[in-house]
Amino acid sequence: MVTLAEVAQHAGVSASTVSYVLSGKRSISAGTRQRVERSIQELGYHPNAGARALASSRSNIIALMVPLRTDMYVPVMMEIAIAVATTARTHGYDVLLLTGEEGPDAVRRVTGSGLADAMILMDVELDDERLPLLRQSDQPSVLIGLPADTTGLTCVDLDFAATGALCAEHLAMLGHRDIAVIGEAPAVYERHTGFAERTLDGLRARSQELGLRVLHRPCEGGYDVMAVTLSRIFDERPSTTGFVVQNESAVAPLLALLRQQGRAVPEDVSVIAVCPDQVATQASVRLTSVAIPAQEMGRHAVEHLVAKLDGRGTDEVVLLAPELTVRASTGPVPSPSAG
Amino acid sequence: MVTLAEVAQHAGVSASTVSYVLSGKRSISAGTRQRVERSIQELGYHPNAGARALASSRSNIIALMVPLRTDMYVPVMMEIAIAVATTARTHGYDVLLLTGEEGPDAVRRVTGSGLADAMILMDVELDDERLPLLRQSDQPSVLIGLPADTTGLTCVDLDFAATGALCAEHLAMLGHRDIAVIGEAPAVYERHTGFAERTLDGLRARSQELGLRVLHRPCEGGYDVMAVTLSRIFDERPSTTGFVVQNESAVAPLLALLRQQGRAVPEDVSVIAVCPDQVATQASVRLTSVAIPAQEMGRHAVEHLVAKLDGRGTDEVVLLAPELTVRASTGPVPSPSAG
DNA sequence: ATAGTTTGTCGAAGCGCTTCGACTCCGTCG
DNA sequence: CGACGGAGTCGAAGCGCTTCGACAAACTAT
Repeated sequence: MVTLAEVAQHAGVSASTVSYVLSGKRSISAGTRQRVERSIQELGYHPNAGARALASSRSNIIALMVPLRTDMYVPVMMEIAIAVATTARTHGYDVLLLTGEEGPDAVRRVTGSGLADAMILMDVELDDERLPLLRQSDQPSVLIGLPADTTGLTCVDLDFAATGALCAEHLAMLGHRDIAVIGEAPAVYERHTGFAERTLDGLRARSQELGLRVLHRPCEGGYDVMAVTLSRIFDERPSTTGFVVQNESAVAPLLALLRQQGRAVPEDVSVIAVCPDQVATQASVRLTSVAIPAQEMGRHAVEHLVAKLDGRGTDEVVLLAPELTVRASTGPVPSPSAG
Repeated sequence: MVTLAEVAQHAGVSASTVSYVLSGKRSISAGTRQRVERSIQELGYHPNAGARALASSRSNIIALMVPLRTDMYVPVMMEIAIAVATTARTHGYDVLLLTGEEGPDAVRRVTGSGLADAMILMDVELDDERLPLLRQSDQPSVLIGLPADTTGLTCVDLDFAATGALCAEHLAMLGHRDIAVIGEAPAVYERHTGFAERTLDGLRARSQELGLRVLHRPCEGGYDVMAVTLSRIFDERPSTTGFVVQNESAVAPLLALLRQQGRAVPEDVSVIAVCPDQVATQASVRLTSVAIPAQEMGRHAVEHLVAKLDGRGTDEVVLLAPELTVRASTGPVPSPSAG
């Protein structure tokens, strides 16, 4: 293993000079710099991460805590994780992958050991037990998600309330009056991750303003469960003509069941999904949808963190504006004669 | 930040004694151990990762290189990644998340800097350019996947050839004679990741022995593409009664299209999927499937790596035996009278 | 020309930990 | 009873890097 000292000797300079060439923290003459850089090349030198971390108290690692559960939005999680890793690299950071399993202990461990310089937390619950630790730690962190109390925290998330409102507006504009929300699995609501409730709140508030009637049904993924849910919805309110689906794994079943019942999309009923674009475009009907900006959230989180680490950052809550893309699953409400 | 020295002082012992309490590498009297452990508790001591890495030349980090592409099997990738992280923790290791983006450079960087003690590579191509580096490095590594030349490498993967064979056997046993394989997207074959070809090879070989005729069609996910693919298959060979699907995002479209064409599953056609159980059970028909043992692969990879790091490991190729679960999507070939 | 500033380089002091050899104290064996 | 070995502890020497202060040389401003 090649060390700094060997590079220094090979280039005929002192170790500190090599270090300064590497870090650029002091000016170095062009000649010296070139000699050092050549030596680094020739010897195939790579700075030792541990030594660097010890001497500088900076590991150049960002910890990313992903949920252990894989009961929802897996592709979104993955996309965020990859965006985080990619963005981090462009800023010279690596990413440490932590699972939610360890819970608050992971936060303590990472903060205490200096393993990472900063943390990104996904799947944040409304009253997450990791938050007190983050607040009292001097380590920068960013949450992807929105807890109940955001004081002293930085958060990035899609504006789910606005997402819900947007869906209501689109359906209202098309003349729908009775709509149903196919929500996440009950477990998601019980866990109080917040985003599902926020969507619903936003949708309900706007619906009231616009005179829409809303039926909300949590729903696990899968065909059978969806079948039961759907028939209950039509039993209870046969006049339902609009659906908002916030559960990837309910999308395909819903469309299949509607077709099976002879309800055409978008002629008889309209469907909006809150899901990644890929799901929206690969469904049997190209779905009008609000995309979940996974990449943007991951990128944003890292960049905020890097800014903080450079002493530039501030605590703030960033809610990304939702965008509704109209595709082929929504249309004007059917005229009564056609019903 | 609390240091070893402070713990030592607090406990009234030397620094080295504390170190030995922590590592267990030398015997310590029960009394001393307890005093040290109490001090650690009281002071809230966490060993500094950098210092540890520097002094011991061990980072206790395993690097995991995941594919950047998210065009296939995302949930499987995620499940593997989580299994890796979870298993690594039980052995005292953390996981560094690398994306395929950097390619071979990432291998050099990580190996050279001592950032990680070992590597796990996913999405290995048949003739992967990272392999020479791994062979010449003295760092242990495990591949999840199977390259063309495995000399000097350790690999873990599902036995996809056996998977293909298993599917053929099941369909043959039920009396099917003409079967079609809905493969991965063409890009997957062009990339030569191997698993798709291996499945096909295994299936073809066994099919020949059993007298099955096989039609293979690569297919991107999505409804529209699937519709075209399916109609071509039935045009070309109307007698097709069995399907093997190796593409998660083709499963739902295939089932929907079959139903739409009035072909009942499993009465008219049988469908086997190679996919995670969750996909198989959430489809409109509970699918007979061969599961992809994502967790097991991740766990296995880590455990092999840990064994190597402890000087116990060997280079070997582990192909996990596929298991076919019969559900409701396969049945006896329809009698000619019913056709 | 002289003082003051900037530029480029070096030496040395750690960063917090592991680990090796040395030492002491006991119990044990011949 | 002295030599021996194991158990338990300590001191000190690094691991490879960053960074601070010092210093010489080369400018700039008066």
